[in-house]
Amino acid sequence: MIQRPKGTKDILPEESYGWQYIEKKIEKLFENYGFKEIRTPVFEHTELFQRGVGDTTDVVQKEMYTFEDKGGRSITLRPEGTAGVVRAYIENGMASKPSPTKLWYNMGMYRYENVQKGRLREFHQIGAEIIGADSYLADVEIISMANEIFKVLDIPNIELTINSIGCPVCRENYQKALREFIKPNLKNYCEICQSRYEKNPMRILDCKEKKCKELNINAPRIIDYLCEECKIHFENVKSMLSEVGIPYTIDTNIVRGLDYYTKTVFEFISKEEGYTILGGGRYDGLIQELEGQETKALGFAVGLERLIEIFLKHNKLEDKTAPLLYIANIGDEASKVATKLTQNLRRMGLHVEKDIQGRSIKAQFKYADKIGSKYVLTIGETEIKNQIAKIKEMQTGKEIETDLTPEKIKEIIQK
RNA sequence: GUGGAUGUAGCUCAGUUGGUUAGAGCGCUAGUUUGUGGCACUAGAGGCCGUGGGUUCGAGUCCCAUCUUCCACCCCA
Repeated sequence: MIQRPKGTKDILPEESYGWQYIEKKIEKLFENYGFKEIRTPVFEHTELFQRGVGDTTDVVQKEMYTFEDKGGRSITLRPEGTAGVVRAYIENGMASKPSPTKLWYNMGMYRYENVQKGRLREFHQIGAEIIGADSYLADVEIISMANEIFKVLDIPNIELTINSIGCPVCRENYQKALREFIKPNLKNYCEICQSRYEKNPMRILDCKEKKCKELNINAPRIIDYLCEECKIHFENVKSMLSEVGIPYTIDTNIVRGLDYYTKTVFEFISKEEGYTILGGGRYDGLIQELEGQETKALGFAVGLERLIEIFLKHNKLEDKTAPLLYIANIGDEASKVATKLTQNLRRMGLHVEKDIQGRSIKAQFKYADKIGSKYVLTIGETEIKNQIAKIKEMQTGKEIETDLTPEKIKEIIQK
């Protein structure tokens, strides 16, 4: 048997309704906040992620699905959404649109990771980006919208944590302090960390190696090195969040795995599941890094598989796929009548089923029961001769007489 | 990348100290004198016992490898 590749999942009919429900709710929410949908390619030039996400990050260094296509180009399946959206923004001259530009997406992402609870190789994210906004008010708006997702879906026990990781100005001072801290022990760090020392010492802080983690215990924290502007920005975000009644905690350990983040970063964490369900932040330097004009921006992404897992623990969805009417028939003549009648009722916008296997009347009833049909109409020779048939309400067993016109049948079953 | 568990019908699982044609429940299909579902009864279909090696007269059962799934570390959504 050929199985699906590791870390992928089939979304079966039983679950797809839940997906649709959640997606519609979130999309409606986003539209209310003035966001418009964008769809970008599943694959991009590898360089986009190397430069956008950062070639010292775990995502780029070891988790990308990268391959050479037949034209010799290095191609990568997108591991996240922001780089592609920003690329599209620049490439399509969206800077000429009213600023800020608010975009949302719902796309599959691909990362070669070890599979476990809430972590897949193909997963889906719904994300939102505000491009062209530098005020702290934009930070508050995007965090508010993220917060509303859990409100409209009735998902409890989600905690918001925020942090500020500064801008290039504060980073220069901070990285200097960090390098000074690391330097005496540099040769004791792992190879990867040593290679990160010059280029991006902050990455050394989230190395997985035990020895590196131990060496990092007393490392300086970015929050203590924020420049005046970043400090004020962060203070404003915090006080405005309190003002609009969104509770948060500050976690100075939030670094975020992607290099493009600046200033405000945040995560919504599920206490029950023990993982981050939504993450985001500001990325003031990304558009320039990708050769656009200096444009400040921010956004977030929510993991759909994780969101749905938690959602289903707190909410039950009823099966809306059951038909309203099943038309059972006996004999060739009745089969013709039933087929035409089914077609007419479907054209009238109703969910109607009929036998397509030539099964016995008993088997037809069994099937109608199994698929949860609310009514069953039986057609045989007598019914055709008299032009009168009975509609049975399955739950009560009650029978109602009707003629064989679709209008009359529709009237009865729609009550 | 490291560590732990797992893998027998569509699903949930039995399978005794290695011993004939591998079982159950649920589900599926059909029937119980042929025009009515849910209950009951009967029958049927459906398994290279994850895959590949090895030990043995003989392996679902023991050994090795590999893959899958699940979980933890870490990181993330």
